[in-house]
Amino acid sequence: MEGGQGSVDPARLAKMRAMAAEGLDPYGGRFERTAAADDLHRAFDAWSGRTVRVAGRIRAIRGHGRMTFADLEDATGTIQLQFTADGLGEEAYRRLEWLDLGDVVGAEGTVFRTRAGEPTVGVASWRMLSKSLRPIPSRFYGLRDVDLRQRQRYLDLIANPSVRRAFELRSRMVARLRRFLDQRGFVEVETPILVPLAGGATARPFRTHHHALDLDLSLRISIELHLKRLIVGGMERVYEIGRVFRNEGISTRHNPEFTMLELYQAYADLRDMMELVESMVHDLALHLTGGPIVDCQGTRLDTTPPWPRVWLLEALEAACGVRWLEVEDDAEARAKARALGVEVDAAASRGHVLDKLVAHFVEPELVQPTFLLGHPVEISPLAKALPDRPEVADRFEAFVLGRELANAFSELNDPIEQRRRFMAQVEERRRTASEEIPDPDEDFLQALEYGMPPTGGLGVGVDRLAMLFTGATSIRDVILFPLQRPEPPAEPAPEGAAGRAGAGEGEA
RNA sequence: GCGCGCGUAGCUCAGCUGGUAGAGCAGCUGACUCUUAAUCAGCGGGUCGUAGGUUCGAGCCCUACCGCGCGCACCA
Repeated sequence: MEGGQGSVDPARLAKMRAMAAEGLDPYGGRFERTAAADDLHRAFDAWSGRTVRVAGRIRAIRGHGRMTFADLEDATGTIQLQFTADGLGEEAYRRLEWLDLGDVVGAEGTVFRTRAGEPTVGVASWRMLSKSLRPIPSRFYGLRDVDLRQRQRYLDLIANPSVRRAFELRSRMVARLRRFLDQRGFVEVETPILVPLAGGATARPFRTHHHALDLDLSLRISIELHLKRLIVGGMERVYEIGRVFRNEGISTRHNPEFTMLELYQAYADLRDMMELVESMVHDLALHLTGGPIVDCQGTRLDTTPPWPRVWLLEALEAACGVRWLEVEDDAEARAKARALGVEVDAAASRGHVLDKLVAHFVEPELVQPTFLLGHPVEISPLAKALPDRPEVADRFEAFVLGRELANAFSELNDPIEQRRRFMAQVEERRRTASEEIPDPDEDFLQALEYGMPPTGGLGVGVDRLAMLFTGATSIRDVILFPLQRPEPPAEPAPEGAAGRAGAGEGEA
């Protein structure tokens, strides 16, 4: 039997029906609370002796004959309830036999301290708000099965308090991110996810189809080309925080759908983007951790600007001796990589090999926040070249803990050069049979031809940023419902069998 | 896609060189009016991921498949 996938617990079902038979709704409605669990601990003196209404999930029951204690958990914490036969009356006390771990109840009573000093609600009346028909995970052993934790995230949230804290932190981080950008005059926009042509990055897209228009569509792999159209249109500072989709492998750092922040600032360049990233991450650190230091997986990361700048081609030469601009063609690039013990695909292009070499020799060294800059133009088709070095792009990637956190460049706004770059990509695709290189986006080229101001652009992996601040080792720890294969066995409708037995399949 | 590992009760886990499955918690029954991982007495609970194979005998060995994790590859 798959964990958590069995049918409902017959004993709980029987209790639920017994309640209903006595005219008590096991799935109650609105319940007005006057305090949260945490209030009663923090402000006990103010509450002591007063009547309070609390609601939440039952996490523990301790029966003592004619008196019963229970722990009630809400979003803020846990408060103890005390039920006594003397206080409730025999009839109401007897109804406690319907109560199970995991039930959601509302209770009203008087706040007091037990002999042991525990703030407690002495219950005068209580109501079932939702009868739990399945056992919830053990409070003390938690839920460890990684698959189940993601498949049934609600159980993970119930069993493992740190999970909720991590997602709340992510929420605060994104809220702060928006605030930071709004204060700098950026306008948040939403652009299409369903697109005829998925461009702005190299990745295999997901394909889909619109029936009414009989139109093949893809899910976007980046936000870039739409946001730049807005820059052309005179929106000088725009950003979008949204989902992008790449039809690629899954790993501790990759989910097929993930959240990107992309922003574009007219009349700015790479220098402005560096300052922006530094300030933004520093700002997040101050607000989320209270200081500039982020402790991530045992490493103290100092986000204080300015971050070190490392020139990519120089770092590569220092690390493995390859003078990249002297590499003639794809074949020589592959040979050099293999000579250094780096495996590359037989059809790999120069640019692809460079990515591999940098990932292998340079990136792991970039632990503290660092800018790696000056990528070759050949792997930066949307970036402006340096004025004095046409083969080097005015581009950086920001790294932390050896992981790429951001990617930025001075945007290429020359439509003729942009078209040339797209054509070079088409040529590379033809050479390498790559499925990741998109077709040239003619509509985007047309926009550039109307004139795009010089612009600085930036992309940030929001999930990875969340990993940094939560200390997560897997991207799945910061995505509530990461992509998973569906459960194989179709489960029959739980409880339906008992409820409808003999009644046929007729539906009202 | 390739490699390695894992899959045993609702949950967390044991299970020896192969001899027919265990604990704690949860559940059920009973006792108990200040407990808080309550305590005490008793009870039930398993197609050992699935399907084959080897063997007198398989949770354990072999094969395939399914699922998950990790690493590699792809990428952010």
